[in-house]
Amino acid sequence: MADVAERVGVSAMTVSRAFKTPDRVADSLRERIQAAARDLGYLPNRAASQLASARSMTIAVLIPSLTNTVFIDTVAGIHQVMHPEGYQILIGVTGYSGDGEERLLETYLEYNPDGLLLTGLGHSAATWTRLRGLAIPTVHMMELSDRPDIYAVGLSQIEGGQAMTRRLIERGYRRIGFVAAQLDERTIRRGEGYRRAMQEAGLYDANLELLSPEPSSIGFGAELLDRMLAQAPDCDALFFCNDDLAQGAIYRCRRLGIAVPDRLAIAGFNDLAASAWTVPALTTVATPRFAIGREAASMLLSLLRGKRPERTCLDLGFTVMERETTGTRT
Amino acid sequence: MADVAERVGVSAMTVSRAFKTPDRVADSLRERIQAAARDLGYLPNRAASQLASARSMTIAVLIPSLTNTVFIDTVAGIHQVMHPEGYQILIGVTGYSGDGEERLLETYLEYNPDGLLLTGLGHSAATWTRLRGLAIPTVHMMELSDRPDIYAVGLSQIEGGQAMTRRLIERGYRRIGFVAAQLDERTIRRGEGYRRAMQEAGLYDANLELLSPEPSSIGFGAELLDRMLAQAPDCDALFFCNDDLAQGAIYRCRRLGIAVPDRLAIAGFNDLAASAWTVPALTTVATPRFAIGREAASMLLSLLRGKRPERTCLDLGFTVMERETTGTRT
DNA sequence: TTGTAGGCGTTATCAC
DNA sequence: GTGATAACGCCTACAA
Repeated sequence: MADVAERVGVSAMTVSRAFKTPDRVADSLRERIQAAARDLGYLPNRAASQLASARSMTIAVLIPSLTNTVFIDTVAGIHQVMHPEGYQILIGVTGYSGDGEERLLETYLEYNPDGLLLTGLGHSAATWTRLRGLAIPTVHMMELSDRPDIYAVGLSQIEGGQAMTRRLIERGYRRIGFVAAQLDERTIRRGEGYRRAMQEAGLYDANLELLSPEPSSIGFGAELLDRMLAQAPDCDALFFCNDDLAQGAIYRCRRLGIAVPDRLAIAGFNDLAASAWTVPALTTVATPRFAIGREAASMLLSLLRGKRPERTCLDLGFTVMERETTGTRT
Repeated sequence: MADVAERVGVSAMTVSRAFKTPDRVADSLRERIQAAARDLGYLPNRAASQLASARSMTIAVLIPSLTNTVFIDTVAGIHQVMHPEGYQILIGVTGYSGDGEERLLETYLEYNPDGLLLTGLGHSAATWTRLRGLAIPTVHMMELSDRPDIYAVGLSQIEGGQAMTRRLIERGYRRIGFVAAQLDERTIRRGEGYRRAMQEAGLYDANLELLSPEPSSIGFGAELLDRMLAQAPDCDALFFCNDDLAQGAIYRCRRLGIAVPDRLAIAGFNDLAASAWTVPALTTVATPRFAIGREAASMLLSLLRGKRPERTCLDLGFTVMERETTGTRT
């Protein structure tokens, strides 16, 4: 910067202004400064800028996993909003662990992020305490909160699970199983929704639930299908906690010659890209992941600008997509 | 930091050392410093550290797309290696555009990354020039280079395309089509490999190629299948430039009642997670994306430590996975 | 093993 | 509209 200043014959301060607040510098001067900067290949130094201004133009995003499309879609939404505003995204991967999140948060705070975007509401006590003490604008993604001091953008995972289960019941299914892996916060809530729906219909049976802590994958969905059929051979529908598992189950059914949906209906959660294309096409709950990222970023942007967003919690809802893996039980 | 120093009764420098070079501080003192830091909730300031040390402990990773699993897998590999070493990853999304990459590179240089990880070798002239002038350790991912001044980790996309095509020819297919979308660098090379294999067998026919610049997706694969069948109704096998397209084609064939592989064989590229699970399972070229990320990161790490890696270019190869969407043509 | 001095590149603040 | 000065929080280099 000093070089540019010298070349143009002005002070460094003026060069700084020419970039950050162009309207506070005379037009002709500004142009000469920009020309000189280009000539010299000058690029501002963010670290110095941050140190001097106490703004990092950076936001930290903590997600459970990099390889789960759901979170990547959310990040893509965040990116779409934040990038044009000049904010840089720091992605932290918690590995679905509260401790991991706690440590990561600490690491990322060293970067003095201007804002925080966290996944879910199930943070560790230490994390919550830290967040309270921090006074860094924070938005929680994927879930809903009724606390007025917490900003959240997402959907009701419980209602999502409940809605799908009710729909299956309406369609005449009675022995509906719930199959879950990973068992993170959202999965647990979807299961809670399932349970509520089954109980209100008087159909609940603990034997129809199969919960495994292992990571979700298509292959594991196939395996869980086998296990579930062994555990409850009389089930007529299976609600998987996500589409990866459900897709694996579809494929496995074809191998086993199990007719879907006639012998067994299958439902998933999230509506991944492939789910509309499987044969038969997967019935699932579509979640607005991309929009969640966008809206969470927008809300954070408001907070960064010192505005109070009109809403503290934004419910983006979900849509039950009935496709071909479910039908009507007569 | 000053607070911690005062609390313990030492200089700030000693506190700094207690964190960065713990072995250069007396044990008892170090413990007192760490205790005080914990008490006060002290977290080091990266920006200040970077400014003073001229090391950012940050590496910039430029990828074409966030939503393409291929690149995310690579990033996951990078992350796995870099995170434990204390390096932060800055992800830039070029949108498959050379200009985009050029601009992004400029943006990310403002963060003074210690290293650069770029996708492919098809950078714009301006980017190459900048890289040469920069003297920041850089590793190129996904492709191979024979230039001794360029570090690369990847595989030969041409040979990948050629190997799959040859295999199809060996299996007795003669009217093998090549279907591609997005048309990025890697796609083009796979097509080049296809062409070579077809030409060496005397089977090449320009009418068997279908290239579209639109983004790849499962849905688009279905559409391209329709187009290809219209364009070359006599084709007996289709080699898609990636698995997304190929999966879409499989699904479309089932809808249309086209027997795969008996009437039409289908092959893809990349071996995505779902490809082993489709029915029929997809024949494809498995690429070691995760390993590419890991190895590129390791190579960069060597460079960051001032070591010359033994190899300037690391070929991680590929594997032709013959599954059920191809068979033998008699 | 610990401390001192100086500066990294930028910006806030207050003059002019 | 522009400039001078003093931080920002840490680390390199050197000294004790």
